[in-house]
Amino acid sequence: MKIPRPPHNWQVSPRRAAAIQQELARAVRQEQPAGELRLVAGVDAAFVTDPPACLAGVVLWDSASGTVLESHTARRPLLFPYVPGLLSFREAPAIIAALRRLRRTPDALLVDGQGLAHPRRFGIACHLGLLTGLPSVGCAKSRLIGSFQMPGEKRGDYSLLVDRQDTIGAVLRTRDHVRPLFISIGHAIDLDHAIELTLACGCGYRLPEPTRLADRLVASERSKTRIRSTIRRPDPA
DNA sequence: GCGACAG
DNA sequence: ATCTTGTCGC
Repeated sequence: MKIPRPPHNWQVSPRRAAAIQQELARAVRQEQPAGELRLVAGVDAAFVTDPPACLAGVVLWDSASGTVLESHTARRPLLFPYVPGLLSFREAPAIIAALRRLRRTPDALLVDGQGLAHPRRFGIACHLGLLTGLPSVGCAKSRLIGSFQMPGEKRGDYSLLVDRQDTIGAVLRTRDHVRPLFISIGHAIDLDHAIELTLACGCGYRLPEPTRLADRLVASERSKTRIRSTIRRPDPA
């Protein structure tokens, strides 16, 4: 799919990165999706050392048939440190490279991380949704900010994630008796639809299928990369 | 000043 | 995220 070049540089200081988020956050739209969100692209990233790089993976999932349409990975040098709140500057470059390899354009993006549930209301799900122009949802495995009461124990039960005066997301139980997920809108969607989409992509696991498969994809890709550097190659000397 | 802190 | 074996619970 076509993705225009970002309106900013990825290689910036943490201070500048936060300023960029504050500016871009104004463009985020919270709205009802136009049509059916059938083709869902799940994205995730893994890391390798020497040299430090980010491995990104994307799995295009057809929620109607429950099948995988495409799978792609991309590798990019790691140029930004992990700073809570600035995750996109570390992972987005590789994820966007992987998304560009898609032959078809997704109806929505499911991201491993926060969306609006962020200190500046601009988590990686918002960043990716805005850059691609696609509806996006943040599905994080743990909390970054916000307070909440633990939701019920059944799949589908949820409570609201709140920060001060705003509702920034939902704490959603995707499986009975299993730790809930932190759902928040990324871009061009509303919380109700974000929750609905997450549950619609559920296939019996805590993580929705697109994200879960993207996670497995980068994990296997990472193991391949590791073996080469672990195996003893014959010494030329 | 003391914690909290997506992946 | 990543380093790591067995183990408790649904």
